[in-house]
Amino acid sequence: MQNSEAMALSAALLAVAGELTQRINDGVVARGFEGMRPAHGFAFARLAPNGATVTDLAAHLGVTKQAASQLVDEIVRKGYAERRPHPDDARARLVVLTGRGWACTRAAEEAAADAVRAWVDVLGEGEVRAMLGQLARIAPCGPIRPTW
Amino acid sequence: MQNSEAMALSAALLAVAGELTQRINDGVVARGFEGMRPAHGFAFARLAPNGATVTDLAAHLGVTKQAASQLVDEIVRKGYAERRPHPDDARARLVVLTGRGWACTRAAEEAAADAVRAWVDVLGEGEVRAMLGQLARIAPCGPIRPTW
DNA sequence: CGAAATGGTCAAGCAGGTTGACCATAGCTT
DNA sequence: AAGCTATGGTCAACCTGCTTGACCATTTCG
Repeated sequence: MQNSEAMALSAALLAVAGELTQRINDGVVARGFEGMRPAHGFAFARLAPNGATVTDLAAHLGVTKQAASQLVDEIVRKGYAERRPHPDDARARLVVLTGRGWACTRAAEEAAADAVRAWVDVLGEGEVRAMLGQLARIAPCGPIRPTW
Repeated sequence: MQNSEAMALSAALLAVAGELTQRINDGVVARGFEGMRPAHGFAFARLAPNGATVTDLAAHLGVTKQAASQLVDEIVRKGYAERRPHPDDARARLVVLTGRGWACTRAAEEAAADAVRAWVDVLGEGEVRAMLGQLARIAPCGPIRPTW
C-alpha cells in the first residue's frame, strides 16, 4: 500500500472522527445540556459504569490528575456528577454521575446514533457494521487521547 | 441499529483516530522534526499543493485568522515555511513550504504508512482498502476540525 | 512502627486560542 | 476618477485548559 493511500486513509479517518465529535457535541448541547465540551463526554464514558476516582479518570483521559480534578470540579458544579467518599479507601473519592449526568449520557448516545444513521443512509447497514468490526479489532486499549 | 452499537462504533472510531494522530506525530518527531504538533500537520496538508494564504488556512483549520497567523509565525520561525508576496493581490501573502517543510510532509506520510501497515497486519490489505473506500464516502467536505 | 507510595488538592505559570482594534489594498458603485 | 465597502493581515489584551511544583492525608509494606 502506497504512502499516498495511507495518507488519504488517515485524512479521511481524521475528518470523519472530527465531524463525529462535532455532531455528538452539537447533539448533546441541542438536547439542553449547555456548556458541555467533547472532553466531558470522554469523562462520562469512564464514569458511567460504576464511577471512578480522579486518578483513574486522569489516566483514561491522558492528562494530569490536577487537570482531571478541575474537570470534575466543573461537572460537579454543573450538576452532572458528585464526589462521594470511596468505600474502600479513605484517601480516595469516588466520582459518580447524577441523574442529570445519566440523562446527558443518554443524550450523547442518541446524538451518536443520529450521526451513525447518516452513515447507514450512505453505506448501508451491512457496511457500517463491518466498519465497526474492523475498527474494534484495531482500536487501542490504552487511554483515549484526544491530543491533537 | 441500536444506540449502544452507535456508541461502540463512535468510541472505536475516536480511539483509532486518536491513536493514529499520536503515531503520526511521534513518527514525525522521531524522524528529526522536533517541536511539531498535530495541528502543524493539518496546516501542512493545506499548504502542500501550492501554498495558501493565512485566511485560507484559518478556514481549513476552523480557527480565527489570528490563530492561523500565529501558527504560521511558528512554522516560519522553525524553517518549515516562508511568507512570499502574493502574485495577484498586494494585500495577501502566500505561505509556502520550504524544502524542510516538504521533508517533514514526507516524514508524516511515512509515519502514516507505518501506522496503516499495522492495521494491514491485523485486518489484511483488502479490508483496510475497503475501509478507505467507506470512509471516503462519509468524510465531510468542510474544514478539518480537530476541535475536541 | 516508620518509611515510602498513593489519592487528592492548592497555587502559579504557560500555551494556544479568542475577541477587538487597526492599517493597507481590492473591488464595486456612482 | 472618487469614495465607500469588503477583504487580507497584524498587533494587543484577555481567557481557558492544562502543566509543573508543593503539599497534606491515608494506605501499604519492610
